[in-house]
Amino acid sequence: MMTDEHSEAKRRVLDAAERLFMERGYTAVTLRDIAQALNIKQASLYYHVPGGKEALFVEVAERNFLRHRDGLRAALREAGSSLRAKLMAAAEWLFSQPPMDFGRMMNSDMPALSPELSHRMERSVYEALLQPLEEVFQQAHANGEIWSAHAGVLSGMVLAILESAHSLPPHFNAPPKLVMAAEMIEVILNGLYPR
Amino acid sequence: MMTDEHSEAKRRVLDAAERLFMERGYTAVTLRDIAQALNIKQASLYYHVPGGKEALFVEVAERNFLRHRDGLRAALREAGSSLRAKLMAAAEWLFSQPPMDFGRMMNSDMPALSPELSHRMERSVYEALLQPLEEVFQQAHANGEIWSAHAGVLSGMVLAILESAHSLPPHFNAPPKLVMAAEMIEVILNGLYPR
DNA sequence: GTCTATACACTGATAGAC
DNA sequence: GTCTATCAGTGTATAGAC
Repeated sequence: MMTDEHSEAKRRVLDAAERLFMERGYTAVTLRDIAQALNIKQASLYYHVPGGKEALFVEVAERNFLRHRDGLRAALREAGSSLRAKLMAAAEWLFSQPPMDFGRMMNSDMPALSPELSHRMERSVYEALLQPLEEVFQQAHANGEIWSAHAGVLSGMVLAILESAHSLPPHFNAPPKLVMAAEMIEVILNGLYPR
Repeated sequence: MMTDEHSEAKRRVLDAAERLFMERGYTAVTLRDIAQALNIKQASLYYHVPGGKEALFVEVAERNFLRHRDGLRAALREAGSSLRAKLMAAAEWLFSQPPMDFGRMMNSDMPALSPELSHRMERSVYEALLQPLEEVFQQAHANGEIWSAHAGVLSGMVLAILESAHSLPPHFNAPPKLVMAAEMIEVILNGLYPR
């Protein structure tokens, strides 16, 4: 109750909402779904988030972005200095989080919201995921470690790869995620052509 | 009306439904949205697709998959024999189609359908997109053109990259898609490390 | 904090006229 | 082929009791 919204009950509400929203997307999840996951009634959600479904989604997403930004930056900071170490640290950290399918979020969920919210969230996604990786590539290029200077393209590329490996259905009998990530990063660093 | 469902009106219905479904996802699109795009009333859709919304979505998706499978295979067949030429041909063909966000489709749209449909569609996605690319990588490995034998991982990787470039919001002032694709393919083939 | 009750809009779907 | 009319079900949201 002290600072703002740190009551335990509210945190549980946000947790349940986040799980469902990130799993199925904004329109596919109903307030009843979220309430049911909490064993409460739908109307009770309005005590914690008076703004209703849209406000709940925005709050959940914003919290998710901040967690990703901070966690990803911390993982990159504490990783070894080589580009490979940084990319593997990014992979490990992303895999430690529930998949957030930011592609669906940007192209399906956000258009269902108001344009101003949509724009703000887009910026948050950039700051949380793309920007940290971009800085890693910029630094690696300044070091002479890599030849490409297009950090924006490279960060988008890596993020797309990691996200796709992360949200693969389990029965696609694929190798463990970290094994896949290691192989993909190897390809990005050394290429497919024999050296 | 000769063969089966080749009336002009039905094709227009499927086209409109496809555009909306692929843009916003299954749950976010209502039958009234589709009808409105066709300047007809919602109930009229049931003349063309008696099975209702679910049947309409399945039919649209199945048609989309077949088009992707045939188009992609044709593009790969007519491309130059080098791996680079094949991958660029795949990129060009995918970019010629409306983005289909198959990530959202597998993780959000399909779970809202019956499990049997879900499974069938998953298989179709594999045959339409992953399998053709997989064969390209298998062949390239057999040729000795590339060192990695994990065609499954590589095809998923390439598909994720191309799809992410394809469905980028326009205002993310990024290079043209084909330029991005060329750079990404270059990275995959030669690696980021200086050679 | 959570409940019941309810208002009200919207959704998918069916029946039948034209 | 498309329409109007209508229905039951479900969705978000509000009011007020406990």
